[in-house]
Amino acid sequence: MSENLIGYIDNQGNIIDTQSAGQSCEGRAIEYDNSDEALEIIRHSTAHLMAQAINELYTNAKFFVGPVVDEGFYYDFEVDEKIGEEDLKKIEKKMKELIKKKYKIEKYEISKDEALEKFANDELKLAVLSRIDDDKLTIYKQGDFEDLCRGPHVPALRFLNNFKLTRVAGAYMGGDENAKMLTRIYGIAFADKQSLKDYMKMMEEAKKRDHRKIGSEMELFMFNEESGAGLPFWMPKGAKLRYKLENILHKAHIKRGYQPVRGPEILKADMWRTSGHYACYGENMYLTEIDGQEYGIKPMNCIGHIQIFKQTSKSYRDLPLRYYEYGVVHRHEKSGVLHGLLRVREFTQDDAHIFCTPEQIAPEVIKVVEFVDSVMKLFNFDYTMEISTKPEKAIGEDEVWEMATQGLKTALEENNLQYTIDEGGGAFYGPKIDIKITDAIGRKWQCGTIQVDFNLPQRFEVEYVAEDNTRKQPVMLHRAILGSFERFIGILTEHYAGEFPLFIAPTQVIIVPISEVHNSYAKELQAKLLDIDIDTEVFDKNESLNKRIRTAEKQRVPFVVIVGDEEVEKNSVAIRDRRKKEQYNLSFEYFMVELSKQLNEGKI
RNA sequence: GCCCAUAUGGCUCAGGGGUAGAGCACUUCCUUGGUAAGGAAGAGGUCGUGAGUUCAAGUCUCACUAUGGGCUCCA
Repeated sequence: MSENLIGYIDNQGNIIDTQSAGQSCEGRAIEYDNSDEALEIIRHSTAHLMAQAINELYTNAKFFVGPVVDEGFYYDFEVDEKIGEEDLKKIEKKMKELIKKKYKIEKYEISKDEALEKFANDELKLAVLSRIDDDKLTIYKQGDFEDLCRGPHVPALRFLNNFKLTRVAGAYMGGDENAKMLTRIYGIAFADKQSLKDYMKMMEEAKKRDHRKIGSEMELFMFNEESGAGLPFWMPKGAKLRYKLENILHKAHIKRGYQPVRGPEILKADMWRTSGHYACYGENMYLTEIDGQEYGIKPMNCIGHIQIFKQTSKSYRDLPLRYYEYGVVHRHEKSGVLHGLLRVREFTQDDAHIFCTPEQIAPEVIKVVEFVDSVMKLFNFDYTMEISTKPEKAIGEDEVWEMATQGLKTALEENNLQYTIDEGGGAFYGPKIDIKITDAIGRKWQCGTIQVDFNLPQRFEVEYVAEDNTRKQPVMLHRAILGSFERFIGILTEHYAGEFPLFIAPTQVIIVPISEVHNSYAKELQAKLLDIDIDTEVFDKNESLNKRIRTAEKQRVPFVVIVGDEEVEKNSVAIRDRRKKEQYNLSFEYFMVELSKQLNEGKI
């Protein structure tokens, strides 16, 4: 047996650890390295080692589950003491001590009855046992510490040297909000020290991209304690960025046959009763009273669009009818989930509702998917798609749900688009396709969405006149491409680390005059650039040239141009180009051509 | 909402029971400079809010507010 053997993969792809394999095992060997399989074993064992350390350090420690997850591992447990960030070091130290004791990790089998008896005083383990059907259970033992576990584990503690406990958190037992809260510690482990170092470095780099940090550095947006949580303010730079994005999207919508509309921010509660929002989404709504009548601030824009559709009679010739709105919505998100711009209580959706016939669903869904793709490509985003099915709180017949869900799947499958399924994750009125983008530190956020809805048209008696002169009900597709400007700009900020492409950059050019006598030339250029929709700043403060160049370079703008005697004379500019990372001179005329070219890259 | 942590000038942070500190930013003056920090002076904080302990509270206690990390991934 090799020194570095920590397990096998059998022909079904299962990982078998050395304890389970015994003397003889066919199957591919898993060596101690950073392969996915090896890391799974290493991290799982590190979670156990952590549990052993916690068990020695704290009184009455009881353990729930300690799985390997996408990024490392965690263990959920309960102790009498409070555990904070500071305690992680203490636990890490204990873990290192335990490794030195060179325990073997051994495995033995017991029956479920034996297990129930063994863990009779441990309610957490009993909870774990209650979720297991098998009668044959296994225990892993290292030193005095034993834990119910199905493995796999490394054969000895010496394989667990490179780990780091990353955070403490509370976690509901089994993820159930009604269950009790346990303490969870997350950690990460690798096969070698350098990989761990690299990982920690990467996390640090990611933090530098955090949109909240860059957002305040660049003065894009802010929050204000006195005004309330989750309510973003857009500062001038951020507002500029945002309106540029809005303008790009406006044109893209018009080009694709959408028409702008706008509904009120607040509607009578009865309207929300009819829609089902009051019953299914009421917890997230802000309600108020006007002249003795109850009103609800809109959490979605669909109801407004339905009223507009119904205002004039519609024919089948009008379908598919596409209404879009940058709709401001308010939602009462739980205080604990608010997160910078990525989860707020007031935000603007790039929302649209497509009224169409059932036959038009598939082609319309495809069109939206293509729209999404062109926006994602514009910003070089990787994204994933997920189909969400009927949730617990929902309106409408199962049959209708089934049909709509199938429609979405077919549309994606016919175009060979990959997707995953989120059972029960749909909106209350229909199934949906969600488009998810990953943030700087690997968290996935829902951005765009496409939802099929047979229910609201029925509830609001939405109709059109069909070819045969009968009245029929259209289907509604709810869709958003960015999702919300807030979240999208948050992710965009992390994606570009604040160095936005020229077509949305808040300030696109900074002009640095060499001395005071060149200020008028700089202002002249500024005016001409504004004529072609380029936002500029002139850095003409009473500071040294070097200082002003340095400050300009730190602003994350696409171009810094320097102008002095030579430029004034030749009507040119000396350019520091962020994209090319070099300096060169251009005639001002040609510079404007180049800028227009880069502005055009934003067209979709 | 729940668990843990954090809260000091616009920003980043130091201080840790005895009457507030630094750097950057800001203001004024000198300097008018050809490619990443020229110099000098100055202004700015009831240390998140409210209670409590104490002769004395940014500093200790509690509550609230806000912020941060989590709360699907099944021995």
